[in-house]
Amino acid sequence: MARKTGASGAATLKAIRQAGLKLMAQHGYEAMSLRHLAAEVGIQAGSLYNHIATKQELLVGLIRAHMEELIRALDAALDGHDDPADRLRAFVAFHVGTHLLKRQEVYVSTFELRALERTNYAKVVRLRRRYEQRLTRILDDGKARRRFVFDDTRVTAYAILAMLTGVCTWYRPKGRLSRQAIIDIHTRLVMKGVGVKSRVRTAAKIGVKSAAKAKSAAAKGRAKRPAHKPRPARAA
Amino acid sequence: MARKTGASGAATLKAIRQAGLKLMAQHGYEAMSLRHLAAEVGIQAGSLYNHIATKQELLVGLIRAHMEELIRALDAALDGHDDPADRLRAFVAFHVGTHLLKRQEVYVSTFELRALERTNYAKVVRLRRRYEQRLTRILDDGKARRRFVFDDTRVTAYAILAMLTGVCTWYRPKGRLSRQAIIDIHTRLVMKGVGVKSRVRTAAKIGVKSAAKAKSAAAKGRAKRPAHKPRPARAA
DNA sequence: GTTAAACTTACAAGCGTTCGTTTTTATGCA
DNA sequence: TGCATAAAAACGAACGCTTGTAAGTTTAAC
Repeated sequence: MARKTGASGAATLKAIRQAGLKLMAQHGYEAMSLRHLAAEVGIQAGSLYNHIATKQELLVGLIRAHMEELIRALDAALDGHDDPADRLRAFVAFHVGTHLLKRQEVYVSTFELRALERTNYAKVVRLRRRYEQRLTRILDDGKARRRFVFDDTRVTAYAILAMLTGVCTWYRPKGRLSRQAIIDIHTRLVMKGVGVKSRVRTAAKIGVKSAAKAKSAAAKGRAKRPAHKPRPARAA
Repeated sequence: MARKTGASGAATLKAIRQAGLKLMAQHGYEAMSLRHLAAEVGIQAGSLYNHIATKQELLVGLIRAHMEELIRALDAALDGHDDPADRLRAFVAFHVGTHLLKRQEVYVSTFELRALERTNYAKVVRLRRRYEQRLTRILDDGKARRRFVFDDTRVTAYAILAMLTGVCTWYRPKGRLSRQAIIDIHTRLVMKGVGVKSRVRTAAKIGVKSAAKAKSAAAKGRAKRPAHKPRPARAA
């Protein structure tokens, strides 16, 4: 057998990247075999090499694409805001919002860095630093303008990032809280943390789904998942 | 060749667990081969099986030991405090303090859960839940006594845990800040987050090392490390 | 002299990757 | 438009290597 009818290179590559993202987020880079990946795509292992150079290149491509898009979208989200408090609120809303939507990408991009070879690792770390700088600049600016009160920019930035990124580990789309509610809760936590009276609407008013709806949704979600290892880790 | 002079079963097992912790934290469970582990200990791969049943059992043993000790030590740290704010401060100090000291254990226990088989995974999750409950109870109690103001217990607890656990990803023992300074910064962030006026001493007064000392220490640390991949991930 | 703890050797399975082949699609020319 | 030809995209088999683990052997310790 050979080329299948209707096979398109671009479509296959897309399927490989999507399946790779899924399997890496689920099992980790090392634990995902190329035969496993190929089976998920519906081709043979060797055929992967019509679309990717190596397994490592697939990983680094996924991570870089995610992080570059992240930076681009963040800049767009921050654009137009000048007041430090506004910018921080925009940052939190953006970070939590996209991390809730792109959990697989986040998982791979944060937990599989150790699988990267030296030079690839260095490049990704540089990207991450660029992203973090957006936050540290907001914090520094807010402090300089006497809008924020906090101790140490770097530690505070890391603390905020870790807190916000944590949502990926427990969020379920059909869970009790809406995305907006989760964003609001975190926004308020962060703003209070840097000493700004938050003016975010309360989650109770806008975001929380009705109890009955949430319960049935949660039950459905539970039943659907394959019982074991739906998720890797949660910070404990 | 065979048994070496001075070889003791207990000592070898300890060395295996320590090396396993180190290698798993560095490269991940899947990426750590038993031959690699054996070499680190100074024995042959087959000899490992005089001390451990399987690779998986080594992992689950390390994780369970860490988490059980964590719960035990937390209960000891909380003992004697009644006021919710005091208890929360004690929690933060304990969590950050031990996580700074036991970074390898934390890494393995939080990032290698996906490598656990079904039943082992379930047991560890149960332990983690017990630990988290200590925090949610403090939060609920503080809210009931009108000492705390926050939105949602579960989300707030997860947010706090993620934030505090994040220190493992960037802390270096010879870095700019002392352990106590880091604890203080996080304590203040958390207490502000739940609406309590913190009375923690400022980091500037007590914890920050002198600039000269920190710089030379940091340089030494950098030179010592093998340049590449000293650390796996940081939440971005 | 029994047991514990190391050794060496080997297995079967799985790994990422390469290669030659086959079939479909796209392209250039009549 | 029709046809030869090149390129694309799949296949299956195989490569050399590593993996976790088992088994039998050898030597030190109790």
